[in-house]
Amino acid sequence: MVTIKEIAKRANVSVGTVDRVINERGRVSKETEKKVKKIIIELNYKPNILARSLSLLKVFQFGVLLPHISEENHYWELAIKGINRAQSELEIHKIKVNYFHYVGYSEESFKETGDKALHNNLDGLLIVPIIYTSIDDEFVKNIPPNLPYAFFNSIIPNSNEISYIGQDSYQSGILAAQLMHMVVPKSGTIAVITMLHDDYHINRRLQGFQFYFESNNRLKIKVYGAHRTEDKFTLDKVIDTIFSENIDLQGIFVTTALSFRVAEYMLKHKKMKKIKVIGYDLTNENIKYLCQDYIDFLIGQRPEIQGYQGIYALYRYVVLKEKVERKIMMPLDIITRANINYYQSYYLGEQCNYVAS
Amino acid sequence: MVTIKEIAKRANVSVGTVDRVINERGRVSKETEKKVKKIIIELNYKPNILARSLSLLKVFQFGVLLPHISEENHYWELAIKGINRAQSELEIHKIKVNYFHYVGYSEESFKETGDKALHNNLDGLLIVPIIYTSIDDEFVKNIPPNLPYAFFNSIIPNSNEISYIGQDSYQSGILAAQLMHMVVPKSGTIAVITMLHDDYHINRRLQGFQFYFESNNRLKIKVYGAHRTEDKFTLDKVIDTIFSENIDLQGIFVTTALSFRVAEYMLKHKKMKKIKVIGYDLTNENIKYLCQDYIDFLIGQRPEIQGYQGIYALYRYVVLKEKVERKIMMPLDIITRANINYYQSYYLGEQCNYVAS
DNA sequence: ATGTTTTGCGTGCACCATAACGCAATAAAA
DNA sequence: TTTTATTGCGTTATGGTGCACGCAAAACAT
Repeated sequence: MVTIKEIAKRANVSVGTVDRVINERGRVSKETEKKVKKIIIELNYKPNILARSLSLLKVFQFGVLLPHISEENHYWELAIKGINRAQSELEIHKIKVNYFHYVGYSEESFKETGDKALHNNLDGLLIVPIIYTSIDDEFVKNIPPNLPYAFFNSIIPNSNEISYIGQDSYQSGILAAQLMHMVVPKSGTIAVITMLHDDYHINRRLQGFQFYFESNNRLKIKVYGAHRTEDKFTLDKVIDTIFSENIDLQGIFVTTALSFRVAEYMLKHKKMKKIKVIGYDLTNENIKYLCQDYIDFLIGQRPEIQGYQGIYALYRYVVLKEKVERKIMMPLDIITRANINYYQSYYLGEQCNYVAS
Repeated sequence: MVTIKEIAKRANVSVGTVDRVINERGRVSKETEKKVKKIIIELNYKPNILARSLSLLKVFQFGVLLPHISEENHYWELAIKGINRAQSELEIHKIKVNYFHYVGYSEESFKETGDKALHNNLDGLLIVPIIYTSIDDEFVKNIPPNLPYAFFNSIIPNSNEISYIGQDSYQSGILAAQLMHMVVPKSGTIAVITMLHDDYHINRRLQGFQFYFESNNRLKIKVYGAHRTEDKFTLDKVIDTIFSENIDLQGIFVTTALSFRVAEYMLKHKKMKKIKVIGYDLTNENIKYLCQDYIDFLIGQRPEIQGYQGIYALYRYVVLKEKVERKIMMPLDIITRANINYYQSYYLGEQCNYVAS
């Protein structure tokens, strides 16, 4: 293994000088610097990360800006689980993680909490921008240029993030469409429930889904929108409309984590199970109905891995000074009641006792 | 952070004594040992892994016993990719990996290569037992009791491995059946191609598949066996038989990585694409036909992750002296042509330019 | 002429666990 | 009783990096 000592010996300087060259602390003559750098490249020197972390006195403070954990949506808990796993692994490398929770889809809360994070003297920031796209720009502009940040789960377009960790939402819409196409009859109606005025990713899912069926004129795609603010009763009415309006209904695609609401409706109104339901996210409610066969497919986003990788991206960039991939794409996991159990370590949630056909 | 020095101070002994207690090197009086151990528990001392690796002079030698990489089967390359990734991550912790390749399904080669591995003074062994179950026992008995070993991909029943990393094959058969059930019409014939006299896992896949359809009397399941030794032409004849014998053929399930052979046949004989094909493993050939829609679903096993986790299991057990989960189950990845691209980082293989319906 | 800042370079120590070495005290064998 | 072996414990070097510190010479300002 090439050490700093070895380099010093070969360059005929002291280790202190080599250290100054490596860490760009200045106070080294141009000639000496050139000579040392040449040897470093020649020997392919890589600092020993163990020794570095051991001797490093600085503690790196990372911030995570993400929505509150709500009672009804355990999705962010999964992300936090991954973040905590990364934190405990990186504790030895002097990484500390600080959480900043804001109210999802609240412009005010996002900006306020975000500002709080920016004034916390952080060395890196991991952001989940669950927010309507219109207000994003302002916040990003306020991030000081020396504070590296990464997005996960969602993205603010045209930002200068070091990395984005998440799914290709458009392709996930295509995937949902392909699965739907495979399991429904050749003709009939497919309803899509989406959230109006919602964020970039949810819209992209819808677009991907619609693109797939563009040239198919035997299956009719009907999009139904609902507002985030609407209460449970109102969303039920939308589902009600779908069932009454479409006698030839074959499937329902829900672009958000709310597919369990369709399942609840079907169970309550004793609708036959033959309507195919495809949705997103392995939340407890969704898993419950997946196991009961009221939901056919869930597309998983690996929130746990996303959080884990997000912290690691910051670590690699800030501490190791490595280059980080601009995009770290998560697989589009297809989950049915036959394979849900073996995704449990990556997601929280209920076990599924599989019953055959 | 609690250090060995802190413990020594509190116990009023030297660091050497604390070290002897921790590493059970003996030569410590019962009283002192008790006192030190008490303080260790009180302070919840965890050794600093950085300092340990830095000071440890010993190099840990791990062996990997796995089949040769053949031209036609790139599956093991994927596993090796993961093993190499683990190795380069753990290089700093003084882990070296040595490969021992044997000829798959050759009893003689397995035993010979295995013996070679056993006489290499290894600190840990990772085994892929691709072998007919009958001959396994003998080899396992020859493993010295002080050599920890783990299995991945396959398992030898009734062994004393520290961990098994792989899939639940039975459940993967159920999953294949569920997918098949979803995409084929209500009645007709489904053919299964399996390898005769093959290993435990392949048989379990078949059993899971059959179990699912046990109570279904509208779909007829017909199992066709082939031998490993058979040449390409002979397997083609089996496929030929399937197509000619079953006019109402709806789907074909291949219990191995050879589903591309069915696709090749269909392409060659211009069979309609409407026969549904489900197989295993994301090899280049399989991916090629998945993208061309001759294969509908592939079930992925994450060989890259399996290899990676296998080495890590040994590392955790041997070096960190941690307890390791006896079973590390891999998710049953469902791959279609719409999500294959985002599994590419976990598997090798061709890109898939998705074309809509 | 004198004072201040900048540049250049080397040494020593901290970080923490490990292992070799050494020394004393005791136990066992001759 | 003497010799040898064992036990118990402390000391110290090792590993690679980063930083504080010390010092000298040059550059610049007053």
